[in-house]
Amino acid sequence: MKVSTKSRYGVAAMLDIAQHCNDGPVALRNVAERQQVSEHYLEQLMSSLRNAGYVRSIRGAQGGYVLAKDPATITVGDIVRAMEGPIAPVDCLLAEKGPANPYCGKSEQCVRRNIWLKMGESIASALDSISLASLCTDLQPSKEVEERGEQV
Amino acid sequence: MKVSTKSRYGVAAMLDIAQHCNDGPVALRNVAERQQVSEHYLEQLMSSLRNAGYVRSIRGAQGGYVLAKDPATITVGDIVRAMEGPIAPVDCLLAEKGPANPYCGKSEQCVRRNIWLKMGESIASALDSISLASLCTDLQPSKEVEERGEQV
DNA sequence: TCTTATTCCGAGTAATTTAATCGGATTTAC
DNA sequence: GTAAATCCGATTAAATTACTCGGAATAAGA
Repeated sequence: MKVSTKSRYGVAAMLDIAQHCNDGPVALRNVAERQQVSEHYLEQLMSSLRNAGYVRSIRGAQGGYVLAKDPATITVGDIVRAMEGPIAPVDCLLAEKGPANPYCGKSEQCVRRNIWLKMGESIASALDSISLASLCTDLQPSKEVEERGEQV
Repeated sequence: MKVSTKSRYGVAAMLDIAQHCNDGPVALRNVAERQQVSEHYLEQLMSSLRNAGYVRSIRGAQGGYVLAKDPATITVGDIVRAMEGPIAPVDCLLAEKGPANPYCGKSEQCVRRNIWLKMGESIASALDSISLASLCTDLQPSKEVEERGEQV
């Protein structure tokens, strides 16, 4: 029940890019340095985020990544789904309901299925309620402190 | 972000025991058969549940497991925690807050930590809201149908 | 007392998933 | 032309999960 590094690094990278978007495209090398993660590994993650339409990449020298959407419209849930696929604590939630379901076939009557359904919904609702934009404003105060040269 | 088989089987076993508690101690052999899981594997899970105080075991022939508490006071969250430890999507939530935290040291000021904190809290709240007793009553209607000989 | 049914326990292993790593191709600013 | 980037696919290493196995201890019932 841990969140994978994909999701954690993905969120960290998106937040990093959002924070530095005023200085032009953000190169992965810098993200990797600031967030202390492997640049090569980040590459993989970014390709998922790009395919999902959350960032746009600019190749070549001075290139990098920029947000492809308003940060207010990108949620942590979106990022997690881009990194890991649908939020579903058990596989039977993904199969279509009814007799075709290869798992138990009982679909929504299954009380155990409903446990994990509820769990998944509450995770999604929590993560979807957090936008990149809100994370950036939460980060703002400490950034000001930092600019004054104080220790964080 | 999948739930482990430990948690799934653990919940299934507890529910099975709760349902069959009127017929005396419930042997794992029967649970394993009904739930279609390895008896040996279940053994391991039951020892966690016993140590956590949710079931009591009776050894020897005609032995088995019985609930150690009122099913209304046992939640799915309790079972999951017994199987997997604290519900914490990231490890830094487990470390004590403040400078001693070996992860980022920033404790509650860390915006990313707060994401996963919120996620963990919403999982816990969802799972803690479901008691074994409520699952049993949800299961009741289909049981009646079953007893009338209808197909479930 | 013997047999059988059961829990208990710890060690070992197989399978899967996660988390990277690596090498090189492609693109573009300067 | 060169350096700084992204892009892409393959491979590998590490960790976790999901079991399996063998046998000891316990207790009921004949």
